[in-house]
Amino acid sequence: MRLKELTIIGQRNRLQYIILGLLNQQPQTGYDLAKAFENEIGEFWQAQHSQIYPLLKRMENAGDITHEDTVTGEKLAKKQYKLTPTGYQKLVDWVSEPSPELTPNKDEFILKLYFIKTADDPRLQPMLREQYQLHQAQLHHLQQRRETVFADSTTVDHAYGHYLILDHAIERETHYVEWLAQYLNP
Amino acid sequence: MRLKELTIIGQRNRLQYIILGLLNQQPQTGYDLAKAFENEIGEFWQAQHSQIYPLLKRMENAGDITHEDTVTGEKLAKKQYKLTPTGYQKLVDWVSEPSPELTPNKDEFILKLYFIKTADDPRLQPMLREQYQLHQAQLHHLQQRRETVFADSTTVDHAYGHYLILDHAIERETHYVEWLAQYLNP
DNA sequence: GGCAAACATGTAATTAATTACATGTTTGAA
DNA sequence: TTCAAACATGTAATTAATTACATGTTTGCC
Repeated sequence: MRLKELTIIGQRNRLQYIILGLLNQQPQTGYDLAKAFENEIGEFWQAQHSQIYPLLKRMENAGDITHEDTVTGEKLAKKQYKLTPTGYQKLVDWVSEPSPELTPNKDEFILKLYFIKTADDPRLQPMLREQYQLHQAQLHHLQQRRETVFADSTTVDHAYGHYLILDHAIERETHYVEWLAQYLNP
Repeated sequence: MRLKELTIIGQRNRLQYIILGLLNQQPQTGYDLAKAFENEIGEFWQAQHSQIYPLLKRMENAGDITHEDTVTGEKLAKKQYKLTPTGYQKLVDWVSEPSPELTPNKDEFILKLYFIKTADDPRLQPMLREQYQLHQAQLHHLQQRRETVFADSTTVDHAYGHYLILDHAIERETHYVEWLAQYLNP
């Protein structure tokens, strides 16, 4: 008789697919994954190590990934995770499957705007100015990332999706800034 | 000696401020609030009644709102909630306070794109087409909402923020659709 | 050699949010 | 008059995610 074991992963857990995708690029540790969420995909998704480590265990339990124990130096233990065929198939299925939902865009500034009733509310212009600076800074940051990541133009060819989403984010911020400018007083 | 009572509301609970803002527009019931999240602000924030009712209790406990019991017909009980001065001040403070954080945009399609490595991946074009249709539909929906909500041009004057965020959402969808079109094969 | 930053892995507590469960009333149309 | 849709209010269970707690190793610079 076996112990009760429940490894069913909730229905809308997107983080697991991102992890599958990252492990498909190359086997790596939980620590490496956590760093990836601060760097290359940090603009698009965030996850802390405290969410990653338990999820890796669940995913291994579900048979989607496996790990190999390694040691750096004398005794620093590492767990190098990689996809199983099942995990790879799960990733392929996820990417292929439709994404028919619109993303709820939970922008706090937009929410606050809703409660500004008139164009002459004294809070409006400072709010617009603050957001203008914020999104301008983000735009510059994204443009610089594109320059560094895709400095070598051939990089686009084998990281096309990454290029597309950076391009998309840059377009989005460009128009956000333009939209704000339109309502900013000189 | 009093019982332990803990009414501190967690630090990033934005829903409470939306409720304060809605109750400031007019006193209403939890049911009315839940409907508002399906209609006028549904494009910008969502909340189910199962989240609203307990929160209303916590907010009343915290002294931000009060309710009045009414009865419709013979015995259908309703709780009409309204702001206290404390609650009103909390709303004003929230709107006035800076919003210096960028919203993480957790768009599943964008995530999937990241794992498309080459421009000739056969999944790319269908994905772009699907999103094109989705965002085109959303754009039309938003445009129609603007026409109905702001049919009377004087409405803009006393619901300026609402006008701005609808305008912003329309701009965003317009450029999203344009961006997709740019990468769609004919 | 000392020391800080980065490497590396975990758990606990709490909050936000969704889905499902649960119950009853009123309105309005067929 | 019957019946469905809308009105109205709750709780329970579960999941996703963040913050805080907790511990130890290695690298590289001064």
